[in-house]
Parts: sequence; C-alpha cells; structure tokens
Amino acid sequence: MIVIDLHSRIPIYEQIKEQVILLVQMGIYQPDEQLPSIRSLASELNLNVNTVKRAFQELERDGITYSMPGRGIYINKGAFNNQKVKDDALLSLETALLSAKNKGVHKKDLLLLIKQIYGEDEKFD
Amino acid sequence: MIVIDLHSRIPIYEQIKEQVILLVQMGIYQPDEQLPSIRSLASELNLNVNTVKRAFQELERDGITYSMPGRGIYINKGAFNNQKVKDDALLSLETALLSAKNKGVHKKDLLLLIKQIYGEDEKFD
Amino acid sequence: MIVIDLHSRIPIYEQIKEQVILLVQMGIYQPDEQLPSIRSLASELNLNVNTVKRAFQELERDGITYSMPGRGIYINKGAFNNQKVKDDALLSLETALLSAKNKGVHKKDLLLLIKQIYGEDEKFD
Amino acid sequence: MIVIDLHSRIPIYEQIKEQVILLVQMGIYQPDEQLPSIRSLASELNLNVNTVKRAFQELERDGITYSMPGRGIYINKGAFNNQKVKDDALLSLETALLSAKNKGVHKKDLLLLIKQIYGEDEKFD
DNA sequence: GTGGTCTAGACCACA
DNA sequence: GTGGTCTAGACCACA
Repeated sequence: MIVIDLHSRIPIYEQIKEQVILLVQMGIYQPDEQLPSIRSLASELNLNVNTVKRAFQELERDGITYSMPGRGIYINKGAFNNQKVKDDALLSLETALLSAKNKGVHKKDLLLLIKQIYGEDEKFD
Repeated sequence: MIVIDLHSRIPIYEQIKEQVILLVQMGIYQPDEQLPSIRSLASELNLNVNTVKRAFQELERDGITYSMPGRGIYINKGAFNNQKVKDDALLSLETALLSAKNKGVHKKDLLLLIKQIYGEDEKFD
Repeated sequence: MIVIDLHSRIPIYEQIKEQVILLVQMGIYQPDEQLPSIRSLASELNLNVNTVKRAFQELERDGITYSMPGRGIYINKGAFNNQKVKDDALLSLETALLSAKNKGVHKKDLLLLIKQIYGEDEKFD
Repeated sequence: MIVIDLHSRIPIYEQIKEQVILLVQMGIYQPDEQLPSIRSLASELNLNVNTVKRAFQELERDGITYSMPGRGIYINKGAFNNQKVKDDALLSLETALLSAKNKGVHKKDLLLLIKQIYGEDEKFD
C-alpha cells in the first residue's frame, strides 16, 4: 500500500512517513491497528532496514504510532487529526510561501494552485 | 546587505541565492548593476570563496546574473520577474501543499496563512 | 572507461561530462544503470572528489543523470538523444562556423571535414 | 568599426582579433593600412589597454599585422587569405564537430546549419 | 583585481 | 557506503 518514488528528492524515510499519515487520514489505518513490521516492509519495498526504521521512529515521536517491543507497531488513537503533524505542514508551507513571495509569485497564481490541489473537496474546507 | 544564518538547515549557497533574488525583487539591484566580487563578499560574510562562487554559479544558470571573467558578476536583464525562479517556487509550493493536504490541513487554515503572508500587499495581487 | 588528459585546456569536469555522454550515446550506459560512485571514480582517475562531483552535478542539471543521495548516481531515461545536449552542441558549432566563415574558410573545405568526421556512418544521417 | 559583446563567453581579445580579421576579409582594411593605436582603440571601446594589446600581439604572431615600434600597427600583405588563421578555424571546427557527433547531432541538422550560415554566398564556395 | 578550475580534506544526511 | 555542503588554499586566464 506504500509506494516509494526513488527518483524523488524527498528522502525515502519522509515518503514513508507521509504515506502512513495519508493512510491514517484516509481511514485505511485505524487506531490500534498493527502496521507491517519494519523488516517485512523493508523487504517488500526493497529498502534498507535503517530507512524504514527511521521513518517509524519519527512517526512514534510525532505521536502517530506507538510500539510494543517484540510485538509490533500500532496506530495511535490520536493519529487522525494529529496537531503536531498539521503544525509541521503549516510551517513548511509558511517557508515555501515566503520564498515564493520573495521570488515574485503573485497571489492569484497561488490561489489557482490551491484550487487545483484542494478542488471542491469539501472534506478539506 | 546579505545575512547568513550558519545554523540554518538551508545551505549557505541557497541563502545567498535567495537573498540576491530578494534584492532584485525589491529593486535594490538593477539590471547590469555589478555585484560585489566573489572574494569581497566571501570575506565580508566570513565564508569560503567556493561557497559564494557556487551561489553565483547557480544564479547565473537560472538567468539571474551573468559573469564576465576578469570583470565581475552582474545582474541580468531578465532577473526581475524571472520565470524559472517563479516556476521553481511554485513547484516547491505544490509539494508542500499536497503534503499539507495529506496531513489534514484544511483550506481555511491555508487561506489564513496566505492572508498573513501576502496581506493586503497590492504589489503581489 | 573514462580517460582524462590532464594537460588539455578542456577542464577535467568537462572531459568527464563529454565521456559519460559518449558512453551513453554508444549504448554502453543504459537508462537507470548505476554509474561508478563519485569516490570510486575519483580514486580510479586519481582526481579530487569535488572535480568528479562537479561533472555529475552538471550532467544531472542537463538531464543526463539523476542522483539519489545515499544510493548513487544513475543514467536518466532521457539521456540518450537528450535535446539540451544536442542544442548546446549545435550552438557551439554555430559559433565555430561563423568564425570560420569570417576567416575565409570555404564551404568545400568544410564539407570535406564533415565527410571525414561523419564518413558514411549511416547511424548519423 | 569594432563591436564588442561584453556578455559573450568569448574573451574580449578574441573578439577583437576576429573582427580585425573580418574587416580584412571584407576588404575594409587593406595591406599596409594603419590600424588605430592600442590606446585609442582601448579608450574608444572602453576596454583595458592590456586586453587590446594582447589582441594585437596575437594578430602579429599570426601574420595578420606587423608593427613598427613608435609608428603604429599595419595590416600585413599576407593578411587576406592567411593560412594559419584558416587552419586554426578548421581545427576549432573539427573539435566542435567531433563533440557534436558524440552528442548525437545528425548530419542533416549539421548541413541545415551550414546552409543557414553560408547560404548561397558564392564568394565562399 | 576578478572569475574559473582544482586539490586536500572535514563533516553531515541518508540508505 | 553514497552523495551533499563547506573550508582552506593554490594556480590560471583575462581585464
């Protein structure tokens, strides 16, 4: 269920994090549901174990998952609508927005882009 | 006129690039105006010559500056309102927006952020 | 497979670029094939890591290769028959041709030279 | 009569050389005609004296001009149709052609370019 | 003086 | 191990 773009400039562990969060947002992963083990995911996606381990470490740090050593990794109750995750995203956006403004990007181009991405998707109003 | 944050995760050469572009946007640097020499800027900012050189190399590649070996580095005519620079910025924004949407950031939080950053600044409509 | 002439006026990083492109043209490097690592190539050719790095940086910028930090450098899909590379070559040719015409080189001498270089090589018709 | 492109990657002294040769080819400079002095040319074109000096040094070395110290610089009798100049041009062409071939430029694109540059100009058949 | 190339070598993030 | 950033410092071509 996780797809990695090896060509992307985004580190692989970030891609894994993003996609786990996305699966949670979409309701595909439910609270207390068990995630695939680090080793099985690494072998399935053909990735280095360290890479997957790092992704899961950070997910736990951000309160998306919790781990029970020897038993596995599980989705946290607070995972959906996790404030830290949102705040991080807004912070990244702020940086990108400031940089875009500095480079002469106009508000109307920006709003156009937002319309394309958010569309009429009422779920995200 | 350029300020470097040595502790930032953003590479120094990127910081220089951003700030030169900003100075151009603000109209402080004009087309065909000569920039400080690589060596003088390096010594002023307490940086290595190679780091400053790299910033200017990339600015030239992006059409912001041009260099005349033996003479100096100058602002290009197309520097202000440079399309490549804007496109890069929009691409970064797209990535950040998609990620934010995935993480459950709502459109209204986003529009609020944009209002904060772009404000009522008519220059950027 | 790469040979460097240290005494040439052509910068070493340009020589590396040229030869990687040539190896791609000859079909010796295939899309998504991994290139030797920067460090191994540098030590093999007795060059500094930075010099080799610069060559690959520019190859990536021109769309010949892509790099995956922590993994390696790979040949891009569009590497063979890369338009930017061809355009650059045609631009250099134009400069050389205009200069030759100015210096009194006749069309017939030119066509002779082309025949020598392109020969009856049907692959390049 | 000499125009310098400060933005060009071609060194200024090369541009001066090229244009003096061109003026000779076009019959505007005649054998034994005196050229403007280094200093007057430098001041007229707003160039460094060393730059102009170098251009004239090389023109003399190549047999285009001769100088009479204290009196001035003159066009040589053998300047028009100077073999060394032609040979140099052909050598540059060879390099550019080999590089273009290596980069996948086809013969037909090349012949098109030659037609554009040489046109139907019978003088250069 | 000014930019361009190159070396030697350190430290970091990522896999 | 692999690429990315950075420093210190040398030498060159050009103006």
